[in-house]
Amino acid sequence: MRAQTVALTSKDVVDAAIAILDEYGLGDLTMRRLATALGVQPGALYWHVANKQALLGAVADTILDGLDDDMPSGDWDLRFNELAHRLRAALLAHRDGAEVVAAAHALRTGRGSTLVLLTQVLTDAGFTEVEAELAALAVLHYVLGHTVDEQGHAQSAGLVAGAASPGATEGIADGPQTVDDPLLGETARFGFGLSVFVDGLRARLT
Amino acid sequence: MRAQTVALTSKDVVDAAIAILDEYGLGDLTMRRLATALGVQPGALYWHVANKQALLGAVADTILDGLDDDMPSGDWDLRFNELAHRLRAALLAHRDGAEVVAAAHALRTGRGSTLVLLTQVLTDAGFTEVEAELAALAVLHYVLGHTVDEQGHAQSAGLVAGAASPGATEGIADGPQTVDDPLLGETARFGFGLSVFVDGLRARLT
DNA sequence: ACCTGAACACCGTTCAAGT
DNA sequence: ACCTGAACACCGTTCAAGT
Repeated sequence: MRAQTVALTSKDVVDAAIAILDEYGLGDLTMRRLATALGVQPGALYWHVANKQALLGAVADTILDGLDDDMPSGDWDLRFNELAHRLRAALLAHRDGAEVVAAAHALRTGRGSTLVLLTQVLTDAGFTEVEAELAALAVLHYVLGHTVDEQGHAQSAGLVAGAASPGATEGIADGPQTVDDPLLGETARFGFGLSVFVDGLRARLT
Repeated sequence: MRAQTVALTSKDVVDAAIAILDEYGLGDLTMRRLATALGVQPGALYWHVANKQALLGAVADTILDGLDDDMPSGDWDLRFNELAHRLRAALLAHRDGAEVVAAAHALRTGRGSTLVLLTQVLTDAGFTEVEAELAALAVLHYVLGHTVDEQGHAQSAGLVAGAASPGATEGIADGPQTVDDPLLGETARFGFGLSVFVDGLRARLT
């Protein structure tokens, strides 16, 4: 087996992991499946990654990569909102992306650069370092909590039947209103909580 | 084997599951371990619960039981704060409690009564039904996001070495400040984000 | 340096058969 | 009604040995 001439890299492993995530979900992202997809024996993966947890950390980092590209320059609240919406979009762009990133953050695997970006916007706005870090962590928690819920709910419904191609959910509009989601689209629901939080922050700025 | 004379009930299964959760954590809460703890073969559990997911839903319900006992009567923001703090405390009272409840909520297993309680406080305060539900969901997401992170972090640190007895973490003060948590105690960090959100809500009340 | 082969110690779930 | 016995189709991780 294994007609390839060149050796595997850690990047190959992470990329293949994301491909499996997109097509089959986190529950089917196993080291053995991953090895099969790469045409290699399971044990071979452990030459490239320390263990599954570290791999998922690297996957989380990749999901969050380039979150601050071409950021608009404007008022802090506009930029803060933009960042939060981008974060949610990045998580939704991969199946179970929110769960992967939430776990990686809780276990302090992954780089955790998102927190730095959010904090920077708030210190620029005039918040103290401590307030900025606390507020950044709070929205991060809100976004993760919301998106894990949103994505988990979509999964438990039957909508994911026809396995989408990688990145297919990126930038699509909210799906049709369902019976147990009779209020608004998910983006609007997300935006509501976010704007309440930003309102509270604005009130604290002298 | 199995000297017991009386049969198992679903409650017995859920209670034993929580005991394992408290002592060994979610990673060690397996159907096989649970069966061994109950002095029974693995297959026997499937007479009492449909599957592991349903069991975890029932565990989540138990964790959240009695969340609104003896609620204080006072201003809405006081009661809202109380409920959010109680929710966090209930999650922290069991090892991996936040993760279990977050998963149960995302998959719509479990009863999800917490949302009703939070919504009620806000409709009483004068919010419209839609605003109240959206805001309730938003804080729930914040609390889950925060507490999953808080609990996961504690786990990844070495603090959980001496397996605590069930409920031992209930109502304890924050642990000592560690190197990567130099700002405040966790309760204060949680309270900061919560009060920002409540400030934002108050501003919306005419 | 990179991977195979093979093992170790596990999983959740099903289901005929027993009592 | 409640449980056993036994199987099915899997897991993550380790590690000597090969090339």
